[in-house]
Amino acid sequence: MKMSGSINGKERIAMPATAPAWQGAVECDGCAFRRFGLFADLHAEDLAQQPFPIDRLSLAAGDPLYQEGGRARSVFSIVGGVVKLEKISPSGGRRIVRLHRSGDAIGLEALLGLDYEHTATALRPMSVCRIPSVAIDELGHRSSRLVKQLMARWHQAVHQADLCLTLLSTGSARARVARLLLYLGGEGRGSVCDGLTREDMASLLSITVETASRVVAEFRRRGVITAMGSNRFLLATGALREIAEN
Amino acid sequence: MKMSGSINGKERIAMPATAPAWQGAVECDGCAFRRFGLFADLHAEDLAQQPFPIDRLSLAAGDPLYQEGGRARSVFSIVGGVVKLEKISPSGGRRIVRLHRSGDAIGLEALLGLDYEHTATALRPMSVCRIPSVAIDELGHRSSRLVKQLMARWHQAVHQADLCLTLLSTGSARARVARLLLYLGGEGRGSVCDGLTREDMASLLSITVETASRVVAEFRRRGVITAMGSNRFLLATGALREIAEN
DNA sequence: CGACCAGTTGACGTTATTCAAAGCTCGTGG
DNA sequence: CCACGAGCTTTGAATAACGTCAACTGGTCG
Repeated sequence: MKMSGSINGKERIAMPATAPAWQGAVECDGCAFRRFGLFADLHAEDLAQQPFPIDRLSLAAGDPLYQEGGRARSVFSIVGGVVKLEKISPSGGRRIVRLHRSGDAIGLEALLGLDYEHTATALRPMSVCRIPSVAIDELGHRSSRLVKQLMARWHQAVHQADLCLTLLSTGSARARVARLLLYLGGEGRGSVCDGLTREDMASLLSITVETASRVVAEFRRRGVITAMGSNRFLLATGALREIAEN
Repeated sequence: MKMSGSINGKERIAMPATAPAWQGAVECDGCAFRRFGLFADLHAEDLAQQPFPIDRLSLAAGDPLYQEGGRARSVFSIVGGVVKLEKISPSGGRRIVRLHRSGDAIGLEALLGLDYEHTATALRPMSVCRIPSVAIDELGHRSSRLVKQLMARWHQAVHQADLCLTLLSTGSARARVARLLLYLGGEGRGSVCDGLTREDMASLLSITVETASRVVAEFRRRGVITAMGSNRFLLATGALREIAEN
């Protein structure tokens, strides 16, 4: 029931060899996933003669689907099961940033020609459809640049969400505040952070207003930040970066 | 420097009346934001004669842009400044789930005909372009259903990210574990949660393996969950929901 | 059988929350 | 102009929550 077969560290990545239930074009009619309609248009294109056809993979619990930093060539559509998306946090540790389930698509960054931003791993035995990004590119081609621009914006939203989780919701209160200040002030010299109330900080960092205040006060005493008007601070980025690593 | 003018609670929502620098179609050539190219295609459509033209709004710190639950009719493209996105958490409190800055687009759910999922508020004096979703719908029309399906998937990713933040990264360790179990097991009777190691829990919830273990042990002693094989638990959803509220 | 890994448990230290009370700042109205 | 009050910030002391370190358990696999 635990990890199955050859999984132990980072050896096996899902490839056509990973025991796909079907090879080649998957029959989407009759598929429970069909109702979502993602592939309807794809099939109109007669995808079967593409170099990388759509196929379905069966994964055991613990099987990796793709890895952070790897070249993203496929989008995955989850037919059944649960996937965890992990990201290496600035502190070096791994952080699960979210879970995805049936009906979700993951690895969408493939459509933008980016690298995978997470390591995706099956949490249970599961089933996914792998859709090569070229298959969708073909369609995106006929539509305007706008479509790609829109997807880029969506991606940015997801990216910001991940940042908030890895940067601002982990580590000690001091580390979180430091990261927030750096994030808002920019990393350069003479960077200032402006406009944040203690309440905003608290709400962003999952801490209380009091601790936020205490940490800011401590930073000021230590000279790590310097007040310049109401809630406007000059940052000593070097020292802050130090603190940011928990 | 704090909140400006009439802002006090939830009175004013950015409407054409909110002191837009331009009325009507914005000149995107010569705009710093132009390089992102979002509007290039839109202008080819001769948008000026649309019922709701694109225009630019100037906001003061604290000004609301849109509110959670409101009908989403416009996407906003941030030209300068910082916006906070807040969400009402299950505990009733407000949680800032992320920040967005120049170049980001927010309120993308408008393209899917949904309600706004957050309350968006300016953190500093700022400038945004408001793009009525109908303007983009027009384009999405010419492309296939696939485009909308893709956007729906992107949206789902963002949604999951928000859930992880509001459900799994706030409140006491007990509340987080309870919410995670409910989230994975479903809310129905006889629901089971399966496949999570203590390490996964810890990584998801920003707690340590030991606390995760302790909380699970406590839940078992209390009869709130019942072990059914390795890392497989039957949930007493009623009691768990109780605990989930911090 | 022994090594290993995930889970458990305890004792202890640290950190953050809680509750309460001041201090500050700024706009309002006398 | 000054006093006043509202809202935000700061600070303190007591408490509860969580993390850390370390030992121990039970199952799995070679």
